[in-house]
Amino acid sequence: MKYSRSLIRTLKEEPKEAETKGHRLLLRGGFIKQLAAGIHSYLPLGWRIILRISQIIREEMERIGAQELLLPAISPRNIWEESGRWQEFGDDMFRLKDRKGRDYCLCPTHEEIITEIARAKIKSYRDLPQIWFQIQTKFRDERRPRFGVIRSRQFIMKDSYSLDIDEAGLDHNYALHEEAYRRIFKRCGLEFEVVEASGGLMGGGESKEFIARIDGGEALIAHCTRCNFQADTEAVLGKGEFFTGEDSPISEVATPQQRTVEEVSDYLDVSRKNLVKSIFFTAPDKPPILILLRGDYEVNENIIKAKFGFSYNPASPEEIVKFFNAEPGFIGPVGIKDITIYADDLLKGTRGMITGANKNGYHIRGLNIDRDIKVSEFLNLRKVKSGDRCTKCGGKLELYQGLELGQIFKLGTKYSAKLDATFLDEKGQLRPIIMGSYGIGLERIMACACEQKADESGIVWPISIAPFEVYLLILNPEEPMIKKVADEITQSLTHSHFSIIIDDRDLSAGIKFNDSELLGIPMRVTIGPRGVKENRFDIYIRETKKTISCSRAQIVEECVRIKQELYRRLNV
RNA sequence: CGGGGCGUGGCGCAGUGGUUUAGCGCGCAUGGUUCGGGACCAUGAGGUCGUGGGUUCAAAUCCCACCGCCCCGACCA
Repeated sequence: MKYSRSLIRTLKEEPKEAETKGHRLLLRGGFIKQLAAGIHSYLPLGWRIILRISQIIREEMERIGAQELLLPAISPRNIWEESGRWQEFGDDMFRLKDRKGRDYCLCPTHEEIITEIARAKIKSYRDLPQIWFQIQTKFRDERRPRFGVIRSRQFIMKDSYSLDIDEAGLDHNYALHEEAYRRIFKRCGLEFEVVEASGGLMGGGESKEFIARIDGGEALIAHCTRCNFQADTEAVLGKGEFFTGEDSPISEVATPQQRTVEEVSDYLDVSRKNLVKSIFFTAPDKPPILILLRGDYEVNENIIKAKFGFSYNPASPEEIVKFFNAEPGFIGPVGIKDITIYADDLLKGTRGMITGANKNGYHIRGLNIDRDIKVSEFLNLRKVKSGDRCTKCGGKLELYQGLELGQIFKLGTKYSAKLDATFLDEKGQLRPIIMGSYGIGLERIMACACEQKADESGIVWPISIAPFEVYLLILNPEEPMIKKVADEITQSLTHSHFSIIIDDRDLSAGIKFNDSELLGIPMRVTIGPRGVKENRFDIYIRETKKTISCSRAQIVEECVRIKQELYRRLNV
């Protein structure tokens, strides 16, 4: 590819919409272009990277026996009604109507469609197991798209689905996927961790996430410093330390304008642990519930939704006033009759606590949980925080931020049961298919490589996913002698199957050197008058910043050697 | 959805009631000099100042509404 004929347009100045390093570099290098919030075009350079990532994924999926297919991106409403997710997805789902007014969605994921195929095609235990995968665009109307391509509303995902006759089969396919995913991310040159996760809206049982450690990443991972156990804080149930106040009679205390845990604990000069905060959850189709948590913890909404239903959300201020006759910040569990109360298990048996009085400007002191209120169940409802104890070994948990590259789920029969995807077993019994679901975000691999590998001069693409392997930088490209040498070197590199971007632009040298580094092409061969005259050519390795000089005859073999070395570093 | 910020040639910005052609840097075009790390000179093209209303003799500038984008907060690839 000749640079002069290409659609590569680098930007000298930083695009103002970009916040993270990786996003800035992808925009500056002209890999992507934003069309609207969370919606991007992949320009030729960016698309080449996506294609190379796709190829690695295909190879690894085929290695575990998966078959590629392609499902529609648009789906009629009925199968989503059958699974219940037409409601569960809520505003995250893009919806549209056809000319006859029938409802459709742009698929946010494909479990329903896979299950629909399975119920038509899979009839016998002899048809199983199966693994099906696709690489396709997904649509999710995220409440807040951000970080460029990392959290977007249209994105490319490799999703695969395993179909089995029993749990043992699922365990096997789940393990195969974990292994395939490890190989994929390694081959793409990424550093990552595998952590325990929660099923979320996908549902079902066991789940793992593949997380790249990145500051500012959206996932918060708890890591045990003793036994090395790692889990997403959305899922992990760490142990907290018990705390209780002094036993005392209940009494009201004026706390004018003091609403938040911070304000009340400062105003009354007590620890945050001494407060009980009340979070009111409502759902359109279910009775409201009141959640109690100690003041120093946050509610884990994942647990609430999984336990009580996905339609539950924190109530609006209007709803709170309606049910409690007090404003947010002053509500509490004392004297509540018609609302079921669930409390975090750290509150069990606590005395002398402080909570809202259901009266504006007042709190209650001396709350004794067992004596004063009726808790229907004590559960772990809190988010883990730094310093909590590991549930496995009791070691201290530390938290770090990460980017989720992929996730694997054991679905079980969640979808097959609802959509009636069954098979006849060897005894002639009708049984639901046991399913697993597995996803990888392709753009996230690209973005993650940028975040992890870039330096002050630009991107450093791992050789395995680089848009080109060699950047042929030609100085004085109009000079006939140089042009001739460059053509010959291009030919011999092409014969050795290198992908090459030839910078034949008639620009000053600095621009070309800087662009080659910004674009992150692994190797750069410079062809200029000096080299041609002295038969000495420089090969610059982007990753190590080392330059190797060699004669013209040695260029190809040097490049081959460097390429092998770069692949070896991926350590697959 | 709540809070904060921003919309002016392709990109980054200045101009915040009144010099008839709305500026600057980069980029782009043409010619020339350069040419191993973002060169220089000359000439030139390109903008209904996000959209729609309103106020005014006069609006990029003031007011209202809407749209869009970015950032911070309850989700996921």
